[in-house]
Formats: sequence, structure tokens, C-alpha cells
Amino acid sequence: MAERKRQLVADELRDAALMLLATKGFDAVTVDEIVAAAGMSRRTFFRYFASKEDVVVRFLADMSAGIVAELAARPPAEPPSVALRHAVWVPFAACTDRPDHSERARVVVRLILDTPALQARWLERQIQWRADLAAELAARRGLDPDTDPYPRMAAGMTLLALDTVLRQWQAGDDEQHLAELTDRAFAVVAPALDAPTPSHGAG
Amino acid sequence: MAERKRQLVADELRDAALMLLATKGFDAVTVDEIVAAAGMSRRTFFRYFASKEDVVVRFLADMSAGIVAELAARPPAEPPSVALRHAVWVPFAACTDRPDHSERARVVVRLILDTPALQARWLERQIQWRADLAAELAARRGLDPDTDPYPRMAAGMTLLALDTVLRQWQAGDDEQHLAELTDRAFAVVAPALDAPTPSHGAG
DNA sequence: TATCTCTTGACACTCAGTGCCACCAACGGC
DNA sequence: GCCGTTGGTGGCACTGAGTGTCAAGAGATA
Repeated sequence: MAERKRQLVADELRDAALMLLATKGFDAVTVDEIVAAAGMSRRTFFRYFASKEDVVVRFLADMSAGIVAELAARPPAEPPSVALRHAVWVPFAACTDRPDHSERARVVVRLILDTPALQARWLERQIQWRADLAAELAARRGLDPDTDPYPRMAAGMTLLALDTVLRQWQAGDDEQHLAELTDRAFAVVAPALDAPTPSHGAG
Repeated sequence: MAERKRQLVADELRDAALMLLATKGFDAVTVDEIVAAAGMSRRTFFRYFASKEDVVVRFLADMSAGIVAELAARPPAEPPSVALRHAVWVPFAACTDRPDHSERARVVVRLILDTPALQARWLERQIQWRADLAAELAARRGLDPDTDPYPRMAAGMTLLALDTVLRQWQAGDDEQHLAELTDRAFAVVAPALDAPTPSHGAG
């Protein structure tokens, strides 16, 4: 009940912010304008979002929360490239299902890729995901995440594939090809993801 | 002559900043403290550096400026993994040569990896490098950088290897193993870098 | 010496983000 | 119905980053 109200306020703030930021550009919008559009006080904004960047980045971050969970749920015998491709697909599935959600997500992706400050925060988020993914991958293969570079680099390659797909998706106009873009991106990194672990003995 | 003086002022500012930031932590130091230590005015600081983060990040960015140039200078027939390994080695060579420079670089790397704001700016820099590397790689292999995901992803994997080496180097205490760390990181991504370009026909 | 240029310092300003306090609702006990 | 507690909100003042502007000083040239 109180939780529902909090979510309502956060949504209101986020909607007003995304509307303004997408139309006027990130730097041209102040927090005062956002809260004026949402009919709330400046102080309230910063109770819900850590920064102006946070409003935009959280929209995608929430969307991508299930990646690690999906990886943990994949069968252990599955090759890394296949398991990771399925994990990355989780946030995309929501886009292919609902076109309205998809169009909004594309606007947000475009805004992030066009704004250096947002891109930086977006990558900052990815650092945490990469660590989580790396831990999960290390557990899957029984590797030591501190000495073996494979888990962290495999996680990095996965996020690299995600980034590549988002860039091509945002640049194009058809969203039907999301699956194909994902396949092609993972085809590039798959030889390294599925390589017979040449670095084990050297650790 | 005037150029020399500018460089002198920038060095003074950078030294004072790195000293304070490394000892007190990034957030605990204000620009006013830095300029007080350097004996200059606040306004002058921002004429030489775009932001507080810029002082730290530029120290590594300058060090890494030669990567793309080295890649362009490698023989065209060389496999991508070998050429890129040589390119990444350029900034490391300066560290293995001069221990004093090396120790300072390690402090800066540690500071960046420990400070989210700095890490974000560091990644923001890497975005530009990745685009430059991708363009050079596309030219090398005659690929279209807009439709083929290989150049951008190969550049991303290279920076991923760089990041992995820096993380392990900063965590350990021996700098003699820089070459070995680099070899191991590139061994992970080499299968993808040197794969027989399976995505060509699909573009 | 007059002038032109380049750099600096000083001041004022915008804006992000935070700490603090007073206010207002909902809720439970007497 | 009156009370205290709890949680969210708005207002206010503050710090600190970053920018625009202008006047002053150093150095080179005619």
C-alpha cells in the first residue's frame, strides 16, 4: 500500500523526466524543470533518484536485472555461448512482446548512447553486472575468479555483445531483427567463450 | 617556449592533484585544496583540466595514446590478436622501463578502480578509443564498420584485455609479470579475434 | 613607448546534490 | 476524542563543480 504509492511517485517522476530529456536533450533540462512537470519538489526527486543520470539509467538497469538469474537457471552442461545468449535475451524478450515498451526503450537507449555523461553511468552500472556475471560463470566452471581471467573476460564479452546489439538496434528502424542481431554478435565472441580454456594451467 | 610553460603549469597542477587524491581519496579533496597546494587559482585549474576527474583520467589517457598508432604500424598480414597485443603493449612498455613511472601509474590505476566516478570517466574515454580502434580494424580487413559487428567487438575485446591486465596488475605486487598477464588475457580473446570471420556474408 | 596577444586571477552565476527542520498524513493506545 | 509515533514531503540553506566575463600583468613587435 505504502509501497504502491512510492512506486507511483517514482513512475510519475520518471515519466516526466524521460519526456523532457528525450525531447530537449540531457544537458538542456534541469532537475527543477523535471519536478515542475511532475508537480513535486526538488527534494523529493533526489529521494527517489540518486542523480539526474540515475532516472535514465535505472530504466534500462531494471530491465536487465534478470540476466544473471537466467544464467544461473541454464543447464550446467550448456556451452557458455549458448547459456549467455539466452541470459542476454531475457531483457529483449520484453521488447519483442510489447511494442510500446520497445519504442520507449529504444528512445532511452538512443538518449544514453548520444549523451557522454549517461553513457558513462551506463557503463558504471555494467561494471557491477560484469562482476555478478563473472562470479556466476566462475561457479559454473569451478574456476577461481581472482586468478583466472576467463570468467571476468567472458562476462565482459557478453556485455560487449549486448552493447553491440543495442547500438545496431538503436541505429536501425526494424525491431524484428533483434534475434538476428543477437545471434551475429554472439557468433563473434563464441569462439572465445567456448574455447577449451587454454589458460587453466598457467594460473 | 609558451608551450613549455603551459606544460609546466599543467604538470604542477597534476602533481598536486594526484598527491592529494591518492592520499585522501577522490571525494574528500576539493578543487580549492588542489589549487591551494599548487599555488594557483581555481579558474586556472579549469583552464587546464575539464573536470576534477579529468586530471586523473588524462594521466592514463596520455599514456595510452599510442595504441591506435601502433596498430596502424603493424604489418597488415599479422593476425589481429598479435597486432592488437603489440598495440596494447605500447603503454606498458613505458612502465617496464621506468619503475618510478610504473609505481605512479599503479597508484592512479588503483585510484580509478576504487572510485566509481573516475571509473565512469575512464570508461567514457575508452568509448572513443574503441571507435578509433574499430575504424582502424575495419580498414585493415576491408570491412564495413556500420554493418559488420566484428571491428567494434574486436576493439571492445582488446580494451577488455587491457582492463583485465590493469585490474590484476593493480591487485598484485610484482610488476615483472605485466607481459605474462597480457599474454594470458589475449589468449582468452584470441580465438574470437582470429576466427575466420563467420559473419561476413550475413551483413 | 604604444600596442597586441596570451595568460592569469577575481568575482558572480547556474546547477547538482545534501543536511536539516518543520509540516502533514496515517495509525495505534489510552 | 486526544495523544505520540512513524513516514513521506516541502522549504531552506549550504557545499562544491563548472562557466562567463572582465580587468590586470608579462612579453613580443613596430
